Amino acid sequence: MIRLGKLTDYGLVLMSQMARQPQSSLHTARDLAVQCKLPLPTVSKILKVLLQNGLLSSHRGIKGGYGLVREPRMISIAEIISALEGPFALTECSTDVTGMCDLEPCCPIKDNQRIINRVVQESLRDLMLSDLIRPMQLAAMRGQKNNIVPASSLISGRVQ
Amino acid sequence: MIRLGKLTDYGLVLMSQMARQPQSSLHTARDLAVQCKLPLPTVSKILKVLLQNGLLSSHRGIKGGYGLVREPRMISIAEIISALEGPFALTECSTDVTGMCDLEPCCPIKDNQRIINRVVQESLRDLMLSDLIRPMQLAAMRGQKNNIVPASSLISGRVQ
DNA sequence: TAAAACTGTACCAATTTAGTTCTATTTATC
DNA sequence: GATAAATAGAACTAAATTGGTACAGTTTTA
Repeated sequence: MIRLGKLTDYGLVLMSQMARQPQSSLHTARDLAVQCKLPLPTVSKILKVLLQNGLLSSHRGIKGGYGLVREPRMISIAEIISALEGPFALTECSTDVTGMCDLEPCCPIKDNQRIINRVVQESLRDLMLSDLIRPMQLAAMRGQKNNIVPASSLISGRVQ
Repeated sequence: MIRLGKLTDYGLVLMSQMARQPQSSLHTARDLAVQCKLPLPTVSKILKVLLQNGLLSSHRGIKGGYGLVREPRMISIAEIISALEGPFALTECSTDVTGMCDLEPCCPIKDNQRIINRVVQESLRDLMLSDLIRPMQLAAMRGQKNNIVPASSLISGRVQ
């Protein structure tokens, strides 16, 4: 399967959970672990990574916690995924890093691997966190077009 | 990283290699291994899987070999990937199989995982094997739009 | 000052994956 | 009909990745 790690899956759950609350509210790792039914150490680990990648803000000490650094409709799924899994690289040949592959000098499809990579990345860059917490609207919209429409063009047409 | 297995990567290389030849020509596993600089047993293994999934035809015995079962422009990258990696399932929650997840009865984002899954799947369903062996044209297209647009929805009014 | 929460590092176990090996079957050619 | 070349299929091993945990440290509020 083309797949995301479990931790990334959890990360999406955690981000979605936070996205359902007002943006200003803080969430402790403990609360999120309970709400999402995930082990606390794992939740902490994930939140740390999301923080380091600029998707969350944090406040230390008692009464501390994590919060979204932007509103959910401004956070793309691609950002969350690449925060937790590193830069998009469906295959080893799809990055700009050289020297990782023996075939490199004569590899016939290196450029094309990049194309595949980019297709996926761009499709996820247009799907926003806010889309994950509104299943109804998106489902309805897909019915119309049999295709997911980039959030940027979704938002204007959407009921607020 | 959101990633494909190495074997899938090799599979794309092998399919591309065959796509460069006339469709009627047969390719032995040995020849392909040499051409693509991959170990023969691995190549055999991959070709077998591609055969079982209906993407290749085979002829046994001396003078046997494998060939594409359709022309490259009718074979999508999504088909090749799911042949080698199983059905698309970016996360465990994105399939229709139930009972794999303890959170299932109350999982807040199961439907949304499906959405992510579908976005990726559809973007790859519109990218064809023929696109991988024509870097120039696709590159030019990307230059215009700074975006890969699925061939089918290119026509429908997504632009401007 | 104590408690609650984040921060960072390091480690282990389980799973998955890549790669190999061996045997059986089919088929064209001599 | 024998042989060589090729696919078909099953099983196994070793390595890499990943998930999960543990623990010590730092910050902040009450």
